[in-house]
Amino acid sequence: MPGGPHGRFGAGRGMGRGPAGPMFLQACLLVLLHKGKSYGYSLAQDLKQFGFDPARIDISIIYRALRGLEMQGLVETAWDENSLGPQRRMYEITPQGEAVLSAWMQNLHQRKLEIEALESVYDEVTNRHP
Amino acid sequence: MPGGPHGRFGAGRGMGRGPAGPMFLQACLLVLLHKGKSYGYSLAQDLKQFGFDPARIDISIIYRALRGLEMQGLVETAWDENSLGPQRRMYEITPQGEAVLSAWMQNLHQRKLEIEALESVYDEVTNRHP
DNA sequence: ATAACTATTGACATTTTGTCTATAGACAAT
DNA sequence: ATTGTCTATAGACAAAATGTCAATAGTTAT
Repeated sequence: MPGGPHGRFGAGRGMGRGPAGPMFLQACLLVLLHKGKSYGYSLAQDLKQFGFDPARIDISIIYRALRGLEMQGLVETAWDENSLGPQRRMYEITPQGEAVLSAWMQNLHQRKLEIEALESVYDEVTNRHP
Repeated sequence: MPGGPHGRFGAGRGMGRGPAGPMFLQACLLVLLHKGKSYGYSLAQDLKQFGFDPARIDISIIYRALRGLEMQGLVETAWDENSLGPQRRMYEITPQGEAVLSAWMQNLHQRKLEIEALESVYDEVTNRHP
């Protein structure tokens, strides 16, 4: 990936058969909210731990992903009454979100196994002729 | 992934900045050819080890991926003079293909690490409240 | 003739991702 | 008042991996 930390998995019909395809970004956001409720710009910063570069990620795609999650009922939102500065919209995962996230984690785990299978075959051949 | 063994990673601008994006299918095919030269229908069968279901994968997308690899100079092809049955077009990885595959493997490895990071955070929160 | 095997290509469609454009408010510092 | 930081968004355009479906046609063996 010459682009670096951008672009996890991309699109395609195979990626999501239903309306709630396992977008990597949405999965990352749900995991962060699984950890605790949060708001847009904070979530964007926290994506750092999953390889995203906060300085380079476009905030509009974060909100787009959050909007998608909300429309799917996987998160619910409310205005934070306690913030001192600019208004903050808090996002919180729903029980449905938790259930879907659990399924997504399984799928991602399967993705990982498939990568490992590929690596295994590749390394096996590569190391066979040192 | 409700679709099961289909659809590895999908598309998107971030997936490939250049013309040779790291398609999972192309990577799988290159690994198989890294192992030894082969032909279309055999490759399709061999994809089984990476989670693809041979009964369900459409052969046209195999040839499309192979065509892409050939156009990128990552494989070269020649008619097999020895086959008894139908004509076979043998595909063989080029040195350039080897170099690109090596880079793709690194990228896929990075993908795996990112999934692991996600799993780590998810499990940490999940197991914290048993 | 039928089946298995083999070689292809292209059109249509879907979906995640990225870039860019645009708007606007709440506070704090100058 | 101006500027900066922080915060909330939405939408249009574009790219690209993936899947479905349709189509063609040859080589063997049964």
